[in-house]
Amino acid sequence: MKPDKRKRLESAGWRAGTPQELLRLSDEEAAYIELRINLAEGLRVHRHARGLTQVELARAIRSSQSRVAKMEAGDPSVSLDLLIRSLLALGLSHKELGRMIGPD
Amino acid sequence: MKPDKRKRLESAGWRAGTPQELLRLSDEEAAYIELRINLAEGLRVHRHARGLTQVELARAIRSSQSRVAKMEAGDPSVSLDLLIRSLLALGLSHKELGRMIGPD
DNA sequence: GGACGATATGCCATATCTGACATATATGCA
DNA sequence: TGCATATATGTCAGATATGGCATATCGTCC
Repeated sequence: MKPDKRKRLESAGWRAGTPQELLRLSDEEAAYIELRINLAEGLRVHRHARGLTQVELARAIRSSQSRVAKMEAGDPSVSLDLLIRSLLALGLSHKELGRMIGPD
Repeated sequence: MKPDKRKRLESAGWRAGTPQELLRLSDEEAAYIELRINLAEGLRVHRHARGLTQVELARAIRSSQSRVAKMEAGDPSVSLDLLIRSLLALGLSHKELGRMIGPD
């Protein structure tokens, strides 16, 4: 894992065990969290590309601005479902989604 | 949408509105459901490829056989989170996951 | 036929996610 | 500086997903 990515993991409140065993994640957990972060960042990028505010996107997906903010922050309280629904609402195709998850 | 895929949508209990306006889904809804079905089928394929039973996979992800069955059936009650966690538990890489979602 | 392993289906108490709201912190502009 | 607009953060009651369990159905042996 690249150092900058690790930092983003830490700052987002993703902590596996006790403070002692700081950030000792299984490969699987790490992959899951990285995936979420990729989608979260992708959401922000594509929202901006469409010139939408968080409030506008929230309306489009019948959610709230705070939820959108949490999505983009990679907050653990938001589900992949909501994240992916939002990306689809932005008009992303399966292909684009796929590339966002597993870049070539 | 291909006819066989539509059939799978119907049979899985995915119905948008009233029985009258049978299966009139928005593009976005359809994309979301197709995505789930792709993952559901992928889960079954990869579980079989590893020679695991539903019970064994359930243990690996600390879930239950019934949940695994529902996942593979594309049951609306299971989240993308669980689906994707399961695929990662089977050892799929981001790249493979990406390809599974948006095939080239 | 029966017996077995694998999978499907239905239910439910509880855990987790949800939108909504309040409020705080930016960032830019007059 | 004050005043917009955008985004971040915290909380909470209600909605949805969860594992676990019982039970049904399927295949495939004997």
